Amino acid sequence: MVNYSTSEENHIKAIFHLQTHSGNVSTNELARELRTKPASVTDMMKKLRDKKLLHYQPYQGFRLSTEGKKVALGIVRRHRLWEYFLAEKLKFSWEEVHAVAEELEHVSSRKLIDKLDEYLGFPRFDPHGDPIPDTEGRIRYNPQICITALELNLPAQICHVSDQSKELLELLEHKQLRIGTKVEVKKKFDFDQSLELRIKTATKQTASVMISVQLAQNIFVKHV
Amino acid sequence: MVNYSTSEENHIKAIFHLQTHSGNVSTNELARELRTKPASVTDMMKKLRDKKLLHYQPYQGFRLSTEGKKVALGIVRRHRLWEYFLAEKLKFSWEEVHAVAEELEHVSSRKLIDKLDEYLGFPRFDPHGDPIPDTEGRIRYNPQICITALELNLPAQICHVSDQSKELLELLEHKQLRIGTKVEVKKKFDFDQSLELRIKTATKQTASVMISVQLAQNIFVKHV
DNA sequence: AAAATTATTTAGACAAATCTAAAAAATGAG
DNA sequence: CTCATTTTTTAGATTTGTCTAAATAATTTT
Repeated sequence: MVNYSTSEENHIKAIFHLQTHSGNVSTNELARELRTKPASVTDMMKKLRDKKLLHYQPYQGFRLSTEGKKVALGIVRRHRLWEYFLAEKLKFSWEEVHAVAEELEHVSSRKLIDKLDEYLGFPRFDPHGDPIPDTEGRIRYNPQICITALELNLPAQICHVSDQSKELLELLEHKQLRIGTKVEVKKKFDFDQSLELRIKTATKQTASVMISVQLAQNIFVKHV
Repeated sequence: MVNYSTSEENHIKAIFHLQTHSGNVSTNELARELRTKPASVTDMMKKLRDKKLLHYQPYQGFRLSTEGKKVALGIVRRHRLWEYFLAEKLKFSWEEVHAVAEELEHVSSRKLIDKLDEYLGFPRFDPHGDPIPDTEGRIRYNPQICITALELNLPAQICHVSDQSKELLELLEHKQLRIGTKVEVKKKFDFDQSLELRIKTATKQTASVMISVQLAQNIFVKHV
């Protein structure tokens, strides 16, 4: 197992994130993401290409190799486990977590991370709802679950409604619940199994919403 | 609050540790400690002198300034808190703890360390028994305590016996308990308040020793 | 399709941290 | 006290990661 410098790791991680959206990643795109200059990116790309971490032909953009992806997943795993630790154990707020994890993720002891994982109880999602890769770099993707089965306070996103009738959609619309809406269950009322949700609207405002069990049974979410 | 590079921090820390023993620290001494070359040390000393972290006249060795000591204590605090975390929470063994803490100590977020400190319950000693400086860099030195009051499994060292009679010394000698002997209390028996100790002899072997409450009340220790 | 614009790469420079080899200063042995 | 030895510093080179400015390639506009 080879070790990479902080700068190399940051480049690999950035390509990993950008490449999920578009296909190949361009020089300018990467330079913008890393707040560096295109010339510096080209230099680094040559080095990472020589180390067989990515595919790169001049003027063609970059794409991680299989090995490069493996390295990237290791970095992502470290980052997200630290985020979980910071939020869950040290009581950092969601916003603060990222910057500190950026530093901690470069500490390279494999044993440290595996023991941290164990200590945290093998969490599957970080505080932002992003999945945490396992020891082998596998991401255990979120299965769709009914919102009635969603754990309290776990960030999720509406991804499916099973009934597409006019009546249901009218109700959803009224409550500002749409595919893609970010949602957490804040409370479950045993009396009528209604749910209190906290949603984040497209305009980034949060709001409280009550939904009946009849509605809830038709809403499916996945962890964000 | 300024940030220092990993290399600068390692130099400051090494001087801090060496200077407690001898007075001024010499170039060769420091180079040996850091597994680097004397020429490299000289270069770094000039830089740290310019940053007012230490006093350095060519050929005269180095000594940390007040500011330098403050920085060193910050690094030591981080190192020892991480050691405590690794041993206590992640169940690393004593030997493994140091190397990983060497990496973690350079993560610079002040808030991270203070929250970690709080999470750990403001421990005063790391797993090796070394004191952990507080937020202000103060080291709270070990008061002498009677071995009957020593927490289980906390490494300590015999520093005083209150009764100096021939009878007591004979017994201590027989049990290989001397001033300076490293000792931990492994078990306290409620029935007769006798203690089971684990001691490390001068020849670095460990042994189990049982002592009565009468004897224990005369043995004073401090955290190592 | 040529010109203009944009993106990318190359060339050369720089700072940080290290090294080797050589010079200079301090120390210590006779 | 002088000469040999040891310690420390200086001088100059190297590596890594970055930059600016200029050159080149690709893309878009007219």
